[in-house]
Amino acid sequence: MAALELFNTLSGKVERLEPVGAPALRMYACGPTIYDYGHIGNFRTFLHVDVLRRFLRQQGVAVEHVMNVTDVDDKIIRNAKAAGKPIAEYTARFEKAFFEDMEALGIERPEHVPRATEHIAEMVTLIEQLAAKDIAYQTEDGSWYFRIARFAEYGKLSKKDLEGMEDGARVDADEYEKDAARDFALWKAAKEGEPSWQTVLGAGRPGWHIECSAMATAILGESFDLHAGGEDLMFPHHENEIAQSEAASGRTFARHWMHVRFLLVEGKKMSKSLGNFYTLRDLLLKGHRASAIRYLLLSVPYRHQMNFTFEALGAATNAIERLRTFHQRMLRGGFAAGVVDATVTAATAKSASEFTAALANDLNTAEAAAAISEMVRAANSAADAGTLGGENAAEVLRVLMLFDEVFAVLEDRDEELTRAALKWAEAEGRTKDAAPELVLKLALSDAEIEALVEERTEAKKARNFARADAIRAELLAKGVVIEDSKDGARWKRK
RNA sequence: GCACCGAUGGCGAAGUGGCUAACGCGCUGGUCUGCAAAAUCAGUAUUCGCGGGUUCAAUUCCCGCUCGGUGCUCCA
Repeated sequence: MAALELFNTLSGKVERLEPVGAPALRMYACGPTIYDYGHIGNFRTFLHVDVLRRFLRQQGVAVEHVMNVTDVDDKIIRNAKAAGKPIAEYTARFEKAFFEDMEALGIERPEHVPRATEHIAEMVTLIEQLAAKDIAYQTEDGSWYFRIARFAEYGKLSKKDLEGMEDGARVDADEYEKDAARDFALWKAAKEGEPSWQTVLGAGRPGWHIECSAMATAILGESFDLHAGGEDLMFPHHENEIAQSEAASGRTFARHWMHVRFLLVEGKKMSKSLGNFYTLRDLLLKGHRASAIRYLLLSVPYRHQMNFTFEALGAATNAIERLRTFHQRMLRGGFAAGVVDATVTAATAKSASEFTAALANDLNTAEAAAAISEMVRAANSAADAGTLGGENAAEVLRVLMLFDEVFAVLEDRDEELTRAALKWAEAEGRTKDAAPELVLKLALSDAEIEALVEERTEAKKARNFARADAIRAELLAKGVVIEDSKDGARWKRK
């Protein structure tokens, strides 16, 4: 079993990650704020956390994974108001969409997905504990703040030295008399037109950071193995989580911290004003495949900034197509029993060990994907030459499964997912956002395609190549590719 | 402004103080095919942003510069 070596933001070093004090590895990853559809930058983070949990499981480590859903915050309140919808109705819609998108991208559902609004009591208890130590204090308007001066280790995650940091002009000016500008809100006093809870702290709603501390502690305990999130959350969010949790419990909150670096699109940070902002649904409607998006977002290791381009997305689509074709070929069988190609045996073993070693080495997904290539080439070559044995194929399939347990791109659900996206667009009145060629591609049913393929086979038998080629061209125009083989014609959607 | 990260072929991208700088996609040519597709073989960076330094040896370490990105404020 390979041990996973993972970079730890807290220590600044690559360290072995393993469960401590429990059979399962306990991990917490910051989840979505459900105020809009998820964009590909969001999903890059969730995808890499998914790879982490899949790889751990492959290595025989059970995982208990918590991902919060933030269903109350400023943006939600603002957007719901703008949409003229009650908060609960507004968030329910985007929460549903979020989990649909996760599913489309093959991201496993964590063991726990707590909503913030269902854990207000735990947050209140935590704030009370801090108040009892005089670390939390209330201001005149009724809000509660965390006194940073009382937590000496503040800044240890993001390596910030507060002494050297000026209280900048950018600190929110409309906050009430906080003791220090950097003190952050634990509990926001109720305001007209905002949701609030009546508690011993007074009427109000939780600050952003407290929910993660409270829910992580409630489900995983005061001290657990790993906390993950996007790099932008390192400060202040994660720093504040540590402060709140450790000040209250006196124990180490998360031992290991993992941060996924940012995604750029066409070399620039995604932003609506640059016109390079994409949700998963935008891309599906443009005709891109969910599997290719998954594969591309995983093709650059989590610790590197990744540049998303449409050219690379096309390359990912082709790369997956090759793997799927290969997978089908191995599955189809027909290889001789008792024959063994030694080159394939060696290549398969090498690919398997390099695959695992690459992931064990700080989740190097780029190297892991590359490791499979040698095996694919060797097995295809041997199959062409007729030297591939049945045992070879079985071994190759085993390694391919090793790959797919983590990458999860071999099963073809793309057409189904694209159809679902189109249906959604229709319901939302966004059909105009769908690429016209996409609609064309999905126009033919499988039965219609098969009838045409059959007709072409007949034409070929009759040596009517003109007719056969006309059918092939017609199908190609509608996104269907034909492959002739000695066991007949096969087709697939392009 | 302060801090941090990156710069590798047509594109994406891995990597290392010294073997022919992975892998994928693309492109060119061969094999296969009625023709294609698929597959395969060969070719496709004498070179790793620029300048300097350390070293027997640097793409890999150090310094400076340029460019891109990120954090310092809501953000995956």
